[in-house]
Amino acid sequence: MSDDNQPNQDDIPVDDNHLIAERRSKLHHLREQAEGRPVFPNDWRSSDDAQSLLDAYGDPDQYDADALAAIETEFSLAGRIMSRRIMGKASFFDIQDGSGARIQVYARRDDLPAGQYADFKHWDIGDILGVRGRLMRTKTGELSIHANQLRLLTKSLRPLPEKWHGLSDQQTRYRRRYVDLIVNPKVRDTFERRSRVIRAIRDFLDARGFLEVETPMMHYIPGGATARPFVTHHNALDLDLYLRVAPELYLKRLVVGGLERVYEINRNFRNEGVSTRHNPEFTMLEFYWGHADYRDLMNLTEALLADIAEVCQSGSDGVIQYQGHVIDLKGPYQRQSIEAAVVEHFDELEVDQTRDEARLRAVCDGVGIDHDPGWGWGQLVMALFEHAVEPNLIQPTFVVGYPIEVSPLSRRNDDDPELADRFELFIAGREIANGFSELNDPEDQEARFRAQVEAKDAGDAEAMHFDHDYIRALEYGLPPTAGEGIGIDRLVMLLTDSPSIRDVLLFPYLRPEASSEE
RNA sequence: GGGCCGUUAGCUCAAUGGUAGAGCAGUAGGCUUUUAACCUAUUGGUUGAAGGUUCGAGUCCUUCACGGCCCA
Repeated sequence: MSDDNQPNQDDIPVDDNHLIAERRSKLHHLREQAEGRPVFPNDWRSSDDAQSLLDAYGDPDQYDADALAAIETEFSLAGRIMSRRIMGKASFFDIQDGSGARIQVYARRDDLPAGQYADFKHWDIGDILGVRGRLMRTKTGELSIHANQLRLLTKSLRPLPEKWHGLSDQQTRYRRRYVDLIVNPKVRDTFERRSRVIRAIRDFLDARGFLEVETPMMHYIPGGATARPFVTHHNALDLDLYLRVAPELYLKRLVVGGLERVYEINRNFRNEGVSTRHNPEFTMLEFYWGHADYRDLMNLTEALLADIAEVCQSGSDGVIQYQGHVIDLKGPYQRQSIEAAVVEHFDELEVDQTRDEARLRAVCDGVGIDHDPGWGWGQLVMALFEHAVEPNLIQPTFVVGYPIEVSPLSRRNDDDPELADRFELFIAGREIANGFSELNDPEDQEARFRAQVEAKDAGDAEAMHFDHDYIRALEYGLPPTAGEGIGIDRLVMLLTDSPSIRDVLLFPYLRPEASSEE
């Protein structure tokens, strides 16, 4: 804790920005005038906030100018000056407070304690004030506070962006999210909605008997997804650890332990590129449901998304707008097998050719898709699917019939051993959810881990490691279980009509600024 | 990783290879119901960084940094 009345006396502000220098000199002046009172006080307590006053008294039909004048109660609030209109011995200014709303204040010299109005005229946009006064309605009908007391609570040293155009430079918006939040109301709205979405998910799952748990973020053995992990190091143990790419294997250990309905909402870390759809750390919901299968998951997912859409935008009846698309999140969603979808999109591929590797390679070549000689029909079909089908799945669509080759943790289908009991949900051309009946045959799992290790040894950096303890857990017996992951960031993008993942992360990853100064 | 585009005052943006400007914000003055308040005056720049071409570069060329869009 520092005594804010006693700054370093040698501190001569060196700032190339004359606006900051001006404000800094005002702050120094305040310190000189303080006479022992704190320059950054923390004893102002407000009776109200802007939003609640607007809600209660904003309606001009219910409270006209006379009705407001008859209310003798004094109201107090504290907020940041966002704009000012000074007219000699009286001024109007707008303050924005913690409720996110703005309310106008009318300050007249003769209605304030002596000297206060003169002080006020030297305060700046961005400063945080305490305001007390009675309510009034202006000539033009705006609810305002007629101040009889003003107090500077926090001096702001940096100018806010321009009042009309605001802050639009994307880089600055992401790097200085605090400024973005002050001046762009939409940003606050997006993150309030994000919070509501996550709460709705918790409510939905809690109501169905799921238990929220937390599993390790630092793994000895990364697993649960095919992705490159970040590596970190534990000094005392002299041990490399991996930031988790997925919590899956731990959550299933809990199902072995009898916690048959569990979920976790937390961060995963994947060491891959950064784009409008990828951030190195991102938030996933994963949940596991004993004695259920992937079909049960699809039904549950439809109910969950309809529920969330309503919470996020009440009265929308499950219909949302995303980047110009009208999307209906009410179930039931269309369900389609991968092989059927690919055949539908490629005229040169017949129904009985979807497992013909040579034919698939020819089709890939025809549309310029690179393919690896080690790929079986499963990976080839997936490549075609991702290339031609995925971007066109605008309305919610469950895609099923995934090749076992690309589903190392899924249960094998009873009727077709080359397929997994798995689905992915696509909305607006993007994968939103991935769910499957879990593989609970320990010997099959062991064989599949071996295959992954071989792939890793052959140079696949994303292939999984062999997790002996996970096999041991399965050997105790994992009940028949269904498990699903939903990417929260992508879901929130959808529900807030945000084109970039950076718009739904408060502090998205950006490369460090070139200069550490400024 | 590749292609294209961008980076000019605190913010939003101008500027044929020929004196770097405007609006807002700031400062000073005026104005006691304004609301993008208004009126008068005025401060503010290493044009992202480093090289190069040129009599002369914000503008053309090269490299780099950061970002945006598209592609892998």
